[in-house]
Amino acid sequence: MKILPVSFYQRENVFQIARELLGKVVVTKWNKVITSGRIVEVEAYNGVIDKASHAFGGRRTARNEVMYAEGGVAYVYLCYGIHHLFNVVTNAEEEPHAILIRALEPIKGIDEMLRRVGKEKSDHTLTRGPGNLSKALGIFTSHSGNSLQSKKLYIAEDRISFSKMEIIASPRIGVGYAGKDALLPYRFYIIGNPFVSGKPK
DNA sequence: GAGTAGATCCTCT
DNA sequence: GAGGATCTACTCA
Repeated sequence: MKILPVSFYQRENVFQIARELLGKVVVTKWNKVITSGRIVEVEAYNGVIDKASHAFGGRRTARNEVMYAEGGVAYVYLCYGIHHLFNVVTNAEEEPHAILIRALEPIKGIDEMLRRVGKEKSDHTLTRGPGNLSKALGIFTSHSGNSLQSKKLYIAEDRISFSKMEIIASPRIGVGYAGKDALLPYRFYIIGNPFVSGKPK
């Protein structure tokens, strides 16, 4: 497997990147323990013009400063005081685009993930939903700003790619406060995958 | 199966 | 001082 180069992230079309991230593999390696999973669901956040984005209207705070960095770094923040949400920053410096990783299909280190989450056995809830997958992979807000080129946290290319037929675009989840922008089809997922959040089939 | 309340704390106003 | 890019468990049917 090959680590995705920064040129993958540093492109203008965040939706294109989001689609291409489906099927890629997120890998974390903390203290020599590897956990990884294949991306099956993402959401795109389209910079300053997107009401659902933390960077809407050019808002810039200590928390979202990372979004203004050049593409290829992690943006992690705490939601509802409980959940760590893992995002990937894209595009150039000063263009605060980001892609939220919403669901993974576990590949390596499932035992370790179970231990982190406190479960006995593996099921489809292990890495379903952004809060759960961050916990399973051991990603915390302290990793915000980390480069995705590091050996500890990165996204890699796998042989597998999904065809357009298998990818569904739909409105994003949990962004009702964004008004009209909440209806935009900026969420992409693999059709029929049990790890995709929301209603099972 | 569907709907809802509660957890819980950092961040911005 | 309010609220959030969520999740789980519990209720009611």
